[in-house]
Amino acid sequence: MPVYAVKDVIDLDTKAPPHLQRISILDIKLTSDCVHRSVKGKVVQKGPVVSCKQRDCLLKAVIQDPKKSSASQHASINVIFFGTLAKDFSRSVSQGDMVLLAGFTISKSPTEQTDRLHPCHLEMSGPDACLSKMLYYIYSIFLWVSRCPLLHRNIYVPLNELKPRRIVNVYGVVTFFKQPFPTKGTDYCSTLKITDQSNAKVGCTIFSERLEDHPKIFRIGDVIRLHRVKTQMFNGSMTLLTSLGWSTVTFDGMLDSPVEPRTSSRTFHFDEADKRVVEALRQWASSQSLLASEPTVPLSSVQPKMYFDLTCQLLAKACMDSRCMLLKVWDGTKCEHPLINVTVAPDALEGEPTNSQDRENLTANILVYDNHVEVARTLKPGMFLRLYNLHAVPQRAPGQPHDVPCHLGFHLHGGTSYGRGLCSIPSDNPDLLTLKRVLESQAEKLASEKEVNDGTLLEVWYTPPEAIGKGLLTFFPFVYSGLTCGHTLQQRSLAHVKRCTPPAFHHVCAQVKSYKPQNLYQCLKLFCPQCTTIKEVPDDEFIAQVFQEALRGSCQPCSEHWAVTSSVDSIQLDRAITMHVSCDMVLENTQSQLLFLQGVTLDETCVISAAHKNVVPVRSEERRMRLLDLSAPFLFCERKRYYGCKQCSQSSFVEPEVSGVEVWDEHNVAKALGVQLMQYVLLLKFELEDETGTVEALLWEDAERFFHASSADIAASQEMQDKVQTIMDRLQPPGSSMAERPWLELCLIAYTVEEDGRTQVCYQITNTETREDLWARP
DNA sequence: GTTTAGGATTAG
Repeated sequence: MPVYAVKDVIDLDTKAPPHLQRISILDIKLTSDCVHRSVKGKVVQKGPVVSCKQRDCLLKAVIQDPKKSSASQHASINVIFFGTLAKDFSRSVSQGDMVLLAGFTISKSPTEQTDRLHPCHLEMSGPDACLSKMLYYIYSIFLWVSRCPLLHRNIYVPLNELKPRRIVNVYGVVTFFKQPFPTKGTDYCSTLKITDQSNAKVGCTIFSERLEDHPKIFRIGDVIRLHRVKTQMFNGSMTLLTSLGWSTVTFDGMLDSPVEPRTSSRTFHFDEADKRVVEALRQWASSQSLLASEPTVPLSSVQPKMYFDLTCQLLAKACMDSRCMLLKVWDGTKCEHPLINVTVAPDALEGEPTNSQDRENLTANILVYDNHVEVARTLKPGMFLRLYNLHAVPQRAPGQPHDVPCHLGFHLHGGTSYGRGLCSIPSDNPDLLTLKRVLESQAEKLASEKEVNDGTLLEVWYTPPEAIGKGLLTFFPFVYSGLTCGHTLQQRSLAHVKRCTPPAFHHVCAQVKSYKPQNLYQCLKLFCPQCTTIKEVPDDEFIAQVFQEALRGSCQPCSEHWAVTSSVDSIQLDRAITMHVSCDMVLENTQSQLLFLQGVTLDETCVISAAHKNVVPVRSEERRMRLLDLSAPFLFCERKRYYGCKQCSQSSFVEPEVSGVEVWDEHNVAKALGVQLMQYVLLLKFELEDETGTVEALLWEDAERFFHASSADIAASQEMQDKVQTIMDRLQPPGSSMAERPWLELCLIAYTVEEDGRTQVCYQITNTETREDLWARP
């Protein structure tokens, strides 16, 4: 589809491929170069699609230079669209739209004398017509359309100047808020109150059926921007209500934190002027002491019967009944009062057992009721949470003597009074800095007290993304050389397997009692074959942060003698987007080129790499090209992402060695860049059972064979992830009793691992494949 | 052109 619609006219400048150079309509001449050029203009005339013999059909339109009045003679130019492009244009574009064209050719206008327009006209042919003539680099898109061609700065109304029944844009500091809650209608509702330098307080009601469109407010003092909201008097006070086309962005309210817009929208506009408004509101809010010094109360200060806000990390959760969910959390501080422990069956608990935290009185058991269960269900162990208006309830077991100190339990009651609710907090939130530091030191303390049989490997399951890069988790090389399995061994009981001295192969027949991680996306890891480091695959939020950091420190386009560089400055984004291609590759087929992109966000990289094979995001350091921090993928290849090992890759960027490479894949890109490629691996831990006992066995090195799928494909494809889930659901049907589960024939290898001078016996499932009939959904 | 909500404790 060569027509690409954007929401805002700004996007015509920011979303266009970086290599396109803008040419003004006035500057167009017959001799102008039209390769890698784009033209922007407003559609002032749009004709019908008419059939023509040579090219099936055509459509004629006139576009006008956005900056020049129609009085200027050559500011308007005829554009002829041919074939499917004519039909697409007719369907997608209206008179008055602003468009950006690329991939056109320039000819002499035969109608110059009669229509008195530009002496040239532009011809646009679809890719089917003249693919060979076109040099489209990243996008195979020719036309960008903006349906809201009003190019004016947004006007923000001070809160004391609001008049009823208007559509307005406002900025404010949040003084009260509720997390979105379901209404009796079709939407969720967010209720908040905001204020600004005028000191007027205005209530806002936000309706949207999409939770992700609601403002991301985490604490009082956050700054919010609302676009296209409706003013309305209610009970004698001014209120704001969402209206058609409304949008919102929020910012942290702390004086020194970076001005990062929080939004689910991919196409919002934010510039220097906005940044200044946010900073002014922060300054004012701090002078008014609108931000309470600490947004939440640590567990160590909680007293019985208190209502308070808590910031914490989720350790584990369990469903109690349809209206109640248990969250086991900690914030690393020790409560003065003993905490109750709610025990549930281990297989009902999602997340790791909290035994070591329980022992130290660090685990808070929170019962979440009624309307809050919906949000609680979406939470994953490892996430950071904030709970609002949590109730510390002293609980005494029936019959317990009164001199026993009471235990504290925590209830998040139903309803939304006083802002009662909960939400997950992105791990880069500035309020989490202290919490993370405390948790880290507590985790170290607990780990040092841990016993051998606690299973060191399990530490990797729920490592939050930010732990990556600090403490890398390492597997020790396995010792089982010189053994082979020809599947001729006699089947043995699990008790027999446990009695044998490793290394040894065994054939067993067993059922799956449980497996970890229960969330299969967590079983994908990154593995360095060089140093055997294993780490989590970071989430998008974390990767986007790495890109943002690179943007902050990387203003000058880098200049490398080996690369051809083209750059576009975006005033709106306040940055330049730059593309580099190796001189040796510039004339090659664009699909096989290695493309270096600088000044792009993660989202932009994803859009570009969707249509391009090898995209390497880079930054500049004193005009020299550098890779981004290797916590982020170093290579984007269509939907696949590849990571490098921080320990084993060259620390400084080298000129890529491109000669002699026929086809670029992740292996030779990594090699050319001096990066040690990390492999995607699958890592699962099974608890196997037969009549004689249980054995914990890893599925790792032969996991791809087991699932008949490559880890890299699983990482890039939802379909493949579903396939793995299907197989697991067949091996251990959800909610099934042991009697209902299938028996599996497995080959196990027993081996020893040396760790801290201690020898541990481990088991791995090997040489085993699932049958093809397990792949399809039952 | 807009039903919902329009702050103001659950009661486990």
